[in-house]
Amino acid sequence: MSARLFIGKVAQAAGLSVQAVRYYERLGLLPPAERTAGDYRAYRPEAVERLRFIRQAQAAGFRLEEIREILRMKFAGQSPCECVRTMLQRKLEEVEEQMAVLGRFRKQLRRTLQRAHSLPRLPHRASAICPMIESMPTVGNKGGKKR
Amino acid sequence: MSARLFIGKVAQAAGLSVQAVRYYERLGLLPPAERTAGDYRAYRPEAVERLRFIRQAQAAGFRLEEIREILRMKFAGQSPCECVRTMLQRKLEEVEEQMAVLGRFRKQLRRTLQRAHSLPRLPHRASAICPMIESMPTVGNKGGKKR
DNA sequence: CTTGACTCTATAGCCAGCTATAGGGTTTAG
DNA sequence: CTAAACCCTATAGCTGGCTATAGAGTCAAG
Repeated sequence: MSARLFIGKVAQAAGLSVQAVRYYERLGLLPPAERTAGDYRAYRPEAVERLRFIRQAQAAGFRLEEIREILRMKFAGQSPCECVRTMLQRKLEEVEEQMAVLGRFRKQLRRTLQRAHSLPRLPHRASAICPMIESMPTVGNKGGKKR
Repeated sequence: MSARLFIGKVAQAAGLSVQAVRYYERLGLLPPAERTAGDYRAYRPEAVERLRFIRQAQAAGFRLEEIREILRMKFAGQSPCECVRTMLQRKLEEVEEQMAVLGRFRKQLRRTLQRAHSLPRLPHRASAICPMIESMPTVGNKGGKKR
């Protein structure tokens, strides 16, 4: 009779797990769903679109919190597009920074591997643990945490 | 009288926090330290070298578990160098894979931003949430988790 | 002997984005 | 009416590398 879907269906249609959908609701990415008499979540088909949007935005590199903001703006009646453009721009800069770091690291690895051939294959001195790694200069903190 | 250092000193000398040092011991990256009568850890100066090695290996992209294996091999009397070379090689491949993913993502972002100029600045249709993001094809799962 | 800096263990929490489990209740086809 | 398949909440756990806290004990200078 009704065109409502239970959570398993919407999840499957959007390519997500049931738990993920509930999780998104808890985080505020989905409005609280209507419920059946037995307390089942009952979704309109549009919910699938929204979930797909979330997936795409995730694939585009946005975090759930950012996605929530975009959606919130949309429902506050503003066009999120201007803001999304700004966010995409920022994301682009982040990606480029990350690539730069990785590039430096790769260079490092290559040089170390090349040098491996010429390293003395010494009997171990007690203090040296591994000349190969010890010969690597320290590269900027990839974890990105303060120390 | 003795040339032993307490944990605060070794941590400082190696550029780590006290908790990090204890954490490494728990994970097996450091042998259990000797103790004073009052149960303080008492380190020989060599411990600082070991901690510095751990930092360098971390900066080189190894995870603590991998570092533990390298150290374990060392203390099993084998040269870890051969194995380290293999690990570095593998790490290099991982880095290249990551860079490839990021590169695709960057291309994506650039195209989307370019297209943003030509997108219809429509009044919102109810179903469309954000044409800018909806126009992006899905890029392979960056989180790397199974779904 | 006091005092302040240091250390000890154990436990909980953080980040993100979920997954897994327990212990129940609901829906619906046959 | 039964039984399988589904759903509910709440809670705990995972990944990695720590940090933070509580409550207690120790060390060393003066």
